[in-house]
Amino acid sequence: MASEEQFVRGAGMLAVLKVLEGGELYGYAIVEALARTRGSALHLGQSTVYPMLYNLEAKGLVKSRWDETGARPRKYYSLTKAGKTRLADDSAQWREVTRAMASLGLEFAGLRPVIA
Amino acid sequence: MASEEQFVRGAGMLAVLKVLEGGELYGYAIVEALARTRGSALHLGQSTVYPMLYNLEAKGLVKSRWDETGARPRKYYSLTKAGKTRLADDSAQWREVTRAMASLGLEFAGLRPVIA
DNA sequence: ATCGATACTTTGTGGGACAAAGTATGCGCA
DNA sequence: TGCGCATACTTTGTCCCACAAAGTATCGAT
Repeated sequence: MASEEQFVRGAGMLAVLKVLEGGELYGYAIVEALARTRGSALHLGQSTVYPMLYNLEAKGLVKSRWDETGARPRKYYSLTKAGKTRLADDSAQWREVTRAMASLGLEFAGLRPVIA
Repeated sequence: MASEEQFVRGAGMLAVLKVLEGGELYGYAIVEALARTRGSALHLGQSTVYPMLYNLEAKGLVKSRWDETGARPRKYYSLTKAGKTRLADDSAQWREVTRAMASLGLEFAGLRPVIA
């Protein structure tokens, strides 16, 4: 590992759901899309995204559809109703976390042990 | 588990480092402090915080000191030089992630499969 | 014909987050 | 006096996300 950037666990799922919010997309495209996010901060490899998609499907948050019309078969994923609900919930939760994290610097700046 | 709020993995460590940025603090106080963050979004129980502190110490990011002067022994933790560096790096990384996550909604809104 | 990009799958591993249970002490209160 | 709660730290075991690595297969370009 690159010694950092591994403290975003769980956020990956949110990112994938969020990408799918824009419409159905196939696995490889999701990987490429995330690799092109600003600073590649959300870069997730194939070995992360594919298993994640299977997991999301098993949970009923996304559904898949094979498309055989193109040059090669592609498995398109899209959000289910439950997935949209989950996306909304997790987005809200994410906002809470980022706000709380941001407030940490302020709320505890100068917080002293108050020793005894 | 409460079915949500478990996608913040890794952020816990950053939160603890950030709390310690305000000065040395003992384990129990850290737990209490995080439980009082807005919305308790960063709520981490004892069984999460204590092992995390041992881990952080093993990594050399924090150091500890026993204080026996009070009513009962307390183990105070503070950032090491490496810990401060790590905090800075992870904070920057965290900003990148939040920005990327925020941009997802915009960048991919309306992104169509572009089928074939 | 070969190489790289595309596209999906599976196996195995590491480690963060956590529940749960345990240990021990100080303090308030009836 | 002693019961119970809050304080304070430790350890064990589990779950599951994130990921490296390797494999399979097809398409297109050189």
